[in-house]
Amino acid sequence: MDERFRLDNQLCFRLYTASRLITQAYHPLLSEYGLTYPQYLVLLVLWEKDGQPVNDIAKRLLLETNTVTPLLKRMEAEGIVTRSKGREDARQIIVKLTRKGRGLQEKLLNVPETVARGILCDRVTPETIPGLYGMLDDIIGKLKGD
Amino acid sequence: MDERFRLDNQLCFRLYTASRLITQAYHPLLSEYGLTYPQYLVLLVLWEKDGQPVNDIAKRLLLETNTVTPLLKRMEAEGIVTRSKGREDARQIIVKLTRKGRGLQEKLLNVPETVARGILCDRVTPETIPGLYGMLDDIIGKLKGD
DNA sequence: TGTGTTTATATCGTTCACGATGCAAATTTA
DNA sequence: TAAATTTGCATCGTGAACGATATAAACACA
Repeated sequence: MDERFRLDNQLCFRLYTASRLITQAYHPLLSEYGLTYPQYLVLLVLWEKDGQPVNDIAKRLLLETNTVTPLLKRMEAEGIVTRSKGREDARQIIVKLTRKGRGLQEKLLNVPETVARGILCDRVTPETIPGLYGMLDDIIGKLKGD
Repeated sequence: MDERFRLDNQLCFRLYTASRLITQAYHPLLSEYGLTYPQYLVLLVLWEKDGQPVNDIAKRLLLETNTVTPLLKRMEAEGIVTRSKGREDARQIIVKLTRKGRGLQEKLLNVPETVARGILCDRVTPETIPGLYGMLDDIIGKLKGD
């Protein structure tokens, strides 16, 4: 068996698995309010700055518009956001939070901490997390390539 | 703006993004042989040990059988694996590599290194990667909870 | 002004993920 | 051994991801 093909040597498999498992950890907390994890990410973006065009949201999340557009339509159908043509640029669709979308923020106040608590362990502590962030940011920066 | 909701403070978002970007880095290398990234993971598992039941493959990848079953069927349709009823336990489906499936290994020999090279940077080096592995393994171990 | 190009978003098709559920073989237990 | 339970795999439905492509508005420039 070639050592380089060992599953346990693959950084990618660890990232892929950790990402999936953390998303699963969010699931019960979010589904209570009819949200998925990517929809929660959109909310994070809009809570930071309301009324953004689709493209800005997609860029912030490093996703393509063909992923974000259907996602936003589902959120519109749920009454969480509105989508309206841009005033100065008619190509843009401006996404705004509804009252319901803004209101979700206080209902989800405990979510970040709850998930964070579920992750902390021997080698992942408030002291080591910045280092982990740094490495992941390096990888992301290298791969997004722009 | 509540600090705990800042996108940049979310570990999950970094893992999710890093995972997606690395998968994208694999894409051109794998699609040349008609493979997807999850299918490549299945190959890694079978190259380590051929002739495993669906359940063992799913457990190794921490996926559910309802994800792995259709994936294996597509790989069977591509002539990469065979699926046959288990001898001693008729509920099991034993997955075996075909000659083509085994042959893919030498064609993909350079893949792990190519992807690894694309990731190495300031804070991600042969010296720091073991620490990164350890933290991710801790997170995975904590979340898979068994 | 007209024509070509870029930009913003959307549509389509395929492949994951995964919760919920179904089914048949194996196992346990009464 | 019959009945209940567990196990292994599959089906179904929904929601991402994303490559390829389409469409219309904005822009550049001849």
